[in-house]
Amino acid sequence: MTVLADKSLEPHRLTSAQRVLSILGVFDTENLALSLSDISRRTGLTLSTTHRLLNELRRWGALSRHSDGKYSIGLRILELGTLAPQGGQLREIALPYLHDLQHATRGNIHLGVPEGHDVIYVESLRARDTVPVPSRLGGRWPMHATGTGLVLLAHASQEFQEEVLASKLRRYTDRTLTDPDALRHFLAEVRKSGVAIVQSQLTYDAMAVAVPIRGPRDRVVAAVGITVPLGSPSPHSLVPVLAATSRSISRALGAPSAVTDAGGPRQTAHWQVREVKYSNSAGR
Amino acid sequence: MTVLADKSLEPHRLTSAQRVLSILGVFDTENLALSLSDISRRTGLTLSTTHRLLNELRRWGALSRHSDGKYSIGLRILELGTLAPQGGQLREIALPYLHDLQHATRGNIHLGVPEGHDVIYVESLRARDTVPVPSRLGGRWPMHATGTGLVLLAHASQEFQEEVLASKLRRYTDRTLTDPDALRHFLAEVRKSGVAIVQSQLTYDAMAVAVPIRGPRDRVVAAVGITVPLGSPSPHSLVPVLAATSRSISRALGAPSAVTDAGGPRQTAHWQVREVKYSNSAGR
DNA sequence: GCCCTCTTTCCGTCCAGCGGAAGGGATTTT
DNA sequence: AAAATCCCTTCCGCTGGACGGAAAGAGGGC
Repeated sequence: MTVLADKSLEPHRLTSAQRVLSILGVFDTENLALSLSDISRRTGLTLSTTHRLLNELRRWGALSRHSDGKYSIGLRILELGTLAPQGGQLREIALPYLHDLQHATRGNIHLGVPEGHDVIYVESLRARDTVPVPSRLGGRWPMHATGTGLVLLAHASQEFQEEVLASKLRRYTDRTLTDPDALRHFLAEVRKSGVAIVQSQLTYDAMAVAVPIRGPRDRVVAAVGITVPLGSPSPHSLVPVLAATSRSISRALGAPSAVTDAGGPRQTAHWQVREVKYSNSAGR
Repeated sequence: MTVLADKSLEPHRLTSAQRVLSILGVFDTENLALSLSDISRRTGLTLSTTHRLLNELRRWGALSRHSDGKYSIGLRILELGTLAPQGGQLREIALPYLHDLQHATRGNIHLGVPEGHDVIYVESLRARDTVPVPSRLGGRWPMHATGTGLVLLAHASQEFQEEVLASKLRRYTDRTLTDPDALRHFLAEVRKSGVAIVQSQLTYDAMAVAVPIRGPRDRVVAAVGITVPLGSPSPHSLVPVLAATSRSISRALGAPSAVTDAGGPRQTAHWQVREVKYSNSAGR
């Protein structure tokens, strides 16, 4: 129960900012509400430190406290999160088009952006009467295991691709693409055809179609995807409508290639973001 | 330009946690991307401190940095925000019903929860072909100025209500309810009728209808509202469908009063939250 | 060219944050 | 009912990390 060995092995001297962040970091989909001592144990911080920081975080609104004494992420964080340019902003612009897409196809629609080696879904519209997919707004999945992720990966820098391919690629089903060579081949196909079509990458009963969305300098900034039950009528039939959606959103973001001269006075939202680099999760 | 007076007046010694939070706090809808010196100025922190903290925040993913050197809120925060029980969780459960509601009414739909003296919209579905309302996911508005806010206020504790009524109530239009007595009367009406119907509270060209959503101990935990253009056919006609939506969501949250015996094996999501207190923004 | 603003790095000082410890409350076990 | 566990909260003395000044580097505009 005591952790003498650990303490001596890891230098884990933290900066005070890191302590604060490590507290926020213990919350995840499986740990939505935690007690003081839970948090203290999971962060490795002492009780008194944790206690003090929790109070500061709560006072600010980053955490809320329930009647049973447990802490959860507070609404102030939700509010903050919508200010992320690749999140709330992009979502805001894309949402109407995504709604149209959902009406037209009745599938699960995802809007994904890259972070580290993962995709984050900044929107996830679920069809009620189809296969339940394990996706949610704010969800994070490895790029190599989702349709949208593979599209993003395909359009990332060569260097970044190799970095991802060299990392440990988790296998979710026996059809998950994990072989670097197979992936390289697949990504080349995606670049050539402009669309990624995959089956049973994450779960056995689903297949996905995804295409890139481009922003200002025609850089790929996001990807839209549809997930439908395995065995649905040809996924290829979804490509045209997906492509149209992608083009609409890209135009709204100001992508040069998507702007038609005869487009008329169609309002083009000026996207605040200049460019967000694909960054490796390692940081530093 | 210099702030000598301020510095001497306020003791503003900050804790290190507060410094971190104050950096996050400078981002808002008007300041989505800020430079190091912007942030330094707005927080009052020195350049070197700001610089160090920004790097730590960026490394963790709380902030991202653009090609022009400016910082924005990062996706990790968006991801975290969806873990807020009153946010992501509630939204997840309510979303299908809200979609139905939108189909049935073609209005702007809001799902609001209380925070401090404000409502936060944890979902905002906009109708494309109607009056543009200044609302967005994650948006924050004073309770007294929105339909959903008034519903939440009406069902808050007496003490909390008086606290809000005693505060400075901003007037957005000349029809915004700001008189404490008029508000007390209105809130009593809302409790009695179970619905709030208001006009031109926030903007002149809109009216709103809102009803409460109840959770576990039959406490009011959220409110759904529809906003339609001023002059639409009787807003009263929206009440039944809104009430039905509210009831469905309340049942899904486990509200005793919404559970019908003959309801069948309808799946009732167990809501993680026990209870979240209405808290005054002052903290401490 | 010069000037101005912004970013990055370095380093010595000092005090704020840290963690141990003790106390209080609630619940369960013997 | 006493004892044994938990968990939360508060207090306080010590120390090492955070802080801010300063200076150098990097653009950009005039």
